[in-house]
Amino acid sequence: MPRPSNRKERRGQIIDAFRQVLAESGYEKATNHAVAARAGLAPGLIHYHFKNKQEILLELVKSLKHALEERYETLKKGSNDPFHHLSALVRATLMTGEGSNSNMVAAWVAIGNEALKQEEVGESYRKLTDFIYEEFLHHLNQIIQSQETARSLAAMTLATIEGAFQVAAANPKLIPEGSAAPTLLAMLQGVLKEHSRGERKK
Amino acid sequence: MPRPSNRKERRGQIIDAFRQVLAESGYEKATNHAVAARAGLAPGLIHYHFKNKQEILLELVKSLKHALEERYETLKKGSNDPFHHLSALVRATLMTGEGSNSNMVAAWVAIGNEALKQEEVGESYRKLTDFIYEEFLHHLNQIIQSQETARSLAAMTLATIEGAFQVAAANPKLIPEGSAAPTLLAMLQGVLKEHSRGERKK
Amino acid sequence: MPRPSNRKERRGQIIDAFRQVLAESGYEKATNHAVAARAGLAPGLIHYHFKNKQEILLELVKSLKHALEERYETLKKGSNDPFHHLSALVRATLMTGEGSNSNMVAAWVAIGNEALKQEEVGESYRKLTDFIYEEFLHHLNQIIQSQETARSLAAMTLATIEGAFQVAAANPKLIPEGSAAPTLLAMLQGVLKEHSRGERKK
Amino acid sequence: MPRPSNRKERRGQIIDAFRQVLAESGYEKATNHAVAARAGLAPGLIHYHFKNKQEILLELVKSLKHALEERYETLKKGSNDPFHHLSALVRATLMTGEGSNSNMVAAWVAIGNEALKQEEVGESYRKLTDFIYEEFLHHLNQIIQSQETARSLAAMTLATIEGAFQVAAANPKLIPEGSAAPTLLAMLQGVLKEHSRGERKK
DNA sequence: AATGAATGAGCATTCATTCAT
DNA sequence: GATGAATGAATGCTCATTCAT
Repeated sequence: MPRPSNRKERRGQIIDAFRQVLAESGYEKATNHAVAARAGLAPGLIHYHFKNKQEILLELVKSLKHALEERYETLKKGSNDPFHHLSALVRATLMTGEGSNSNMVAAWVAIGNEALKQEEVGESYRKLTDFIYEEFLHHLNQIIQSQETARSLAAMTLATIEGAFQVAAANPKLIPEGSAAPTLLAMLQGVLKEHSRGERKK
Repeated sequence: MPRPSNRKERRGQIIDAFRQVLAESGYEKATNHAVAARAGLAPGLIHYHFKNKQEILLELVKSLKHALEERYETLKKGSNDPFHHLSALVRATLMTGEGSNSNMVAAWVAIGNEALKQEEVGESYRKLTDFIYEEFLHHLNQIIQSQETARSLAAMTLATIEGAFQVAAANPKLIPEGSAAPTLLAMLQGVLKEHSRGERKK
Repeated sequence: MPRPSNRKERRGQIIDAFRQVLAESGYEKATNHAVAARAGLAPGLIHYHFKNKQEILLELVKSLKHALEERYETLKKGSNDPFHHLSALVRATLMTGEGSNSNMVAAWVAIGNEALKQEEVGESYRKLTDFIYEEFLHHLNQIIQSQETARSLAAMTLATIEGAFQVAAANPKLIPEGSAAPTLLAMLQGVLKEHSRGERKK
Repeated sequence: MPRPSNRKERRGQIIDAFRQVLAESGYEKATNHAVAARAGLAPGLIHYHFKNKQEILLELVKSLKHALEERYETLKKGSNDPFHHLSALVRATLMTGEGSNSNMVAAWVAIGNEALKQEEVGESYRKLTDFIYEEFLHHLNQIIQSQETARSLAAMTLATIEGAFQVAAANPKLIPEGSAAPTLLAMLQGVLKEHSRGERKK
């Protein structure tokens, strides 16, 4: 009569508590103690289910990536227009609309920090940002001809999203609720029109 | 005859060393010991000149703000065109060109992180980002009519700059050297042309 | 019909796994988890069969003692010469020849260490070393007259064996394979001849 | 007016306290807390003066080696006879006579343990035992011809010393005070005589 | 003004042992 | 018998800060 395993639920519980504390207080203050308290668990239990703090963080990144991809797929549906897809990804990352979770923004900023300090977190972070960048690049290459321009635009679109998180977390009054995605898309539309005009001229 | 005070030089020395260590290793690893060693000073001396670690960080933000304003003033000169001024600020913040200091980018990202964790750093950070935002807003209001659009654009311009720092630090391969400022300016120019077109139509 | 008890096999399995892990990693790293994993059992099962870690160690000492006595009995057979018996014990302890198990050497050294730290292990250890000592003493008393000399020699013979284990484990290049027993026996033979010569002279 | 450095004294104090606790309770129980308490210092101070626990242990080995060499040099004086030198080293290691410190025996056994677990301690341990072995070998080679025999004897002499420490620490009643060195020397003398007799016969 | 020793709270992590199933 | 989750005390180590000189 073995005790039924509850590993998955517990791990989920811990990741959840970790995300909350991380969003509220940053990585350094997301101590075992604090995370365990938030999850209502004994401190020792955290290391029973995770080999170390970093593993929790990496799992959190995975879950954020998964959530992003799901939202992206949902928003992409129903059109084959490259700009629609691009817009879907912008909205999926900026998490406008119903599925959003303010918690995740702050958590994401904290993860961006840790990416600079812990090599493995950096890898995980780059995997995710590479994914977003490549998607943007793919859609942009279908709209404009210059590959160099497409690359620059893809990178700056990603940068704007990252920066929007940072500003939203650190100086929120500057970004009115829901304005980020439309503004970024307007900026992209403007520069894309310029380019198509330029190309037509040739 | 009291020995002449060297408080200012010492403080400058310490802030400088702090910026270097902060850029290389992040806030948590910028320990008093490490900073003192970098500055070639005794650890005890740091608390003789600064009441705590946070005070050094706040002074660093001040000095970065001062450096930014100087670059901005220099780049603004010789034209009264609003877009030229806007461009000056973009280039001043992204530090393209001669005055740049890669050190400052990493330090700036680290400061952005701490702004989320330490209330007083947050205030300092907001003062600086408010300044940039207000300047952008001022110039944009001279170019387009919709104040709401101007506000959104100012915020996203700021966000793009912040995000460019973050991406450059955490996934540098995505941002080719020197591409950030021109791309951002192209995006702005695009959306501004759209708006002036739209306004003309009315 | 209660299920037939498998207590003995399980205990044997656990002691075996414990010996392996002990030999490879030392007592501190022979955690319940590691031992259970080695035995292919669940961690909780260990405390079901043993009241604590020490009990496993004590059982291991017993089993080593038992194995030693068996080898000793086997090697003793076929002669009544005191030196042959002495030699049999030397070879039985140093485990030269077929019955040897390099695993046991490392385990034995680890046990010797724990004997210094845990009183009950010390008792167990002393029981075993007392046995070896008494056997040596018995044989030596049949060869030489001075009881004091016999005691000293018995003690140093035991010491040499213990030390040979230690050196073989910590600085193995110094002890060529198979050289320990013959050398120790040569040393004993030398001193015994001296004594019989001295006694004859009287 | 800088505070005068007391690093050396403090390090000495800590090494001393460490040796005591190590001898009494073994490496694992020689916790920072315990060592600091023994030395009458604050726990944090230990890591101010040593980068980690291992460094303390390595320093202790160094100091034991130094003490051994000093005793050896003293005892060697006044004769060029190889056996006298050999005897000097045996007595220096077994620390018979005035200079002895029962504390050191137990500490040495504990070090022998750790040599099996921590690679760097193993190196340090091998350096010391290599030194003793080489000295024995050198002296033995001057007495007997067979180099192989000399090597075996040197190794077993070292083993006997190590084992005498172990037995003295774990089962002290077996080794009467002051009997170890003479007995070991008698054993050596016996086998050496045999060999010189054997060689003469040829 | 300067030095570097000293403090002690806090951290991630490990682990023997207990316990509910 | 057996399982694996749960507990909590303990450890080595780090560090901002204080303090005696």
